[in-house]
Parts: sequence; structure tokens; C-alpha cells
Amino acid sequence: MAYAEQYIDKLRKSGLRPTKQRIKICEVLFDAEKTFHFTIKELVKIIENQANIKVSLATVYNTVHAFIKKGYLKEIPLNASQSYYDTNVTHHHHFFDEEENKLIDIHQDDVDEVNIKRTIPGKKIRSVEVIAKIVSDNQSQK
Amino acid sequence: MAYAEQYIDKLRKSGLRPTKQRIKICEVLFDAEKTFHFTIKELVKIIENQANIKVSLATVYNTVHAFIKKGYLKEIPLNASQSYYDTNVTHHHHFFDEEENKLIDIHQDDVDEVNIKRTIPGKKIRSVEVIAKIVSDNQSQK
DNA sequence: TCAACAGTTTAGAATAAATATAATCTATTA
DNA sequence: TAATAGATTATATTTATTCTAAACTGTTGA
Repeated sequence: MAYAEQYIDKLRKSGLRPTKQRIKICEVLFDAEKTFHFTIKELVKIIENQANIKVSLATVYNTVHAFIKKGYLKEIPLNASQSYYDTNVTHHHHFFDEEENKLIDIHQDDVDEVNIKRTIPGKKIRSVEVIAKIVSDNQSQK
Repeated sequence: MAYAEQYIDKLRKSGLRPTKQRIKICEVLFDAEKTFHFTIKELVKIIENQANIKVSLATVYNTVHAFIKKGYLKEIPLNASQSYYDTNVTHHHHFFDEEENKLIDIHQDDVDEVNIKRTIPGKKIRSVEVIAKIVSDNQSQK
């Protein structure tokens, strides 16, 4: 299968052996119609629902973190009680609805390019994330 | 004392009674020469070092969160194991050095205004934060 | 001023996310 | 296919944060 080979490739490039569990994780993450946001626990549930394979939390944590290191997944910077991850690794940003604890993508086209003029000696910028927190607008709309 | 009155005012506006512990927290947070970043544990230590007053974690958590709600402090969106807070509530952004786990301010002037063209019906933007993750630049500089 | 009470503080318990452990299992390779 | 390096898992551990309940304190009104 072409898919499986892609996944095996992604896994090997991340320094991981292709195992049943990891290929299943890849299928869920990279075979979806749309990109999506998830927490580790949600991912475990999705896998359990889509297949008969049981995957432990530890395996999912390890695999997700290896993919992040490699750039196949992104971690969304948020002060939520759990970490949120994103299968959309293209340049884009997020609304975070604090009342509903929900993330909403903001496409790159909807935000002017963030241009940081300051540099830190010996360091380079690895990623730039914009988080816009939103709340109900009761003042003007009610 | 003028300071104490300021603090009492801040506390009352946050819906909190001015107590010995809370006024001490205010002194450390708002009487500093420069604004600074901190975690709850760090704040507890600073208070213990600066005064003979012992303040419990719970009290610091409650007070810090009340101040954030009121806008006297800011929480910095980061996926660190602990939450980071900022006494600088003016509009500015952050570098986060993942290798050294260190936050560095980016002044507003060093970032072009982030203009989000998209809106969500019934919601308004409460805050916009830019997090630029930085890593060692070994490729070009070594 | 002071009693009553609503709100506060605190130590310690509870919760829950994330990580570590170690025994068992599996992919790789020679 | 046997040896082994690496993977998986259930479980234990760690640690930030929140909760709890008993003791304490600021506030209010008489």
C-alpha cells in the first residue's frame, strides 16, 4: 500500500521503527480528510474507535513527540490543562475560545505576516505562533 | 503609605480583601523596578526571601488568578510544564528559548501590529499573543 | 469598641497530565 | 531463524494545580 509506505517513511525519518501501533497512529493523523486539533487522550480514543488495536498512552506520547521534533505535527502554545496538538503544520494561527475551550484555525491569509525585527545572538526563530483569545461579545451585540 | 493604598485598591477591585499576605504579593509584583516573568513557585520563593511572611501556594494561586481576571497580570501562552505569568500587561510579545526554558520580551515596536482580518460571530478578541520559539543557530554561525 | 460573620489562610489531600520503569513482546539483521 | 535492539504496555511515579475543611482575620453595624 502506498499509504503504509508513506507512514513507514515518516516513522523511519523520525527515528522510529514501523510497528502496528505506530502505523495506526499515522493513519489517524495523516489520512484524515481535514487537518485537526487533538489531545493525547483524544487521539487514543480515536484509535480505539477506528481499529481493534489497543495503543497505550505511553506509545502515543512517544510517537507524537517524535513527530513534533521532526516537524510532522505541531504543538499549540496554550495554557490549557492538557496539551493540544495540530496535524496542520503549515503556517497558520489560532483563536482560542476560553469559554468553550475550543481552538479555531486562522488561515495565514487572514493574518498579516508577523515580522519580528529583533534577533537574539546565536539563536534563530524556529516558529512563530499567534494566539488570539476570544470571548463573548455582549457589549455591542446583545 | 501610598503604595499600600494602591495595593488595597487593586485588591478590592479584584474582589479580594486586603490581607497581610495579599499586600505582600502586591509589593513583590507591582513594586519591582522592572516587570518580570514568574511561575507560582518562584513567586512564593521571592515572597519568602523578601519578607518573614509565609504565604501558601493556594493563596498565591488564588490571588494571581484574580489579578489575571482583572487584567493586572497576564498569563503567557506556552506549553511548559508550569504556567508562566507576566507583570508586564502592556501589549508585547515573547521569544521562548526552548533549550534554556527562558522567556524574553519582544517590545511592541519590534513586531508589526498583528492584524487579524477574520472575525467569529458573537465573539470579540480579548488578547493577541505572539510566541516565537527560538533555538541555537548552529548552521550559519558556528 | 466589639461581637458576629463572611471571607481568608493554610496544610495537607485529591486530581490529573505527563513521564519513567521494567517485564514482555516484536522488528530487524546477519 | 536466532540474537538483539528497540517497542509496547500496565503500572508506578512525579509534579502542577485545585480542593477541602479547620482555624483565623477583616469588616460591619450596633
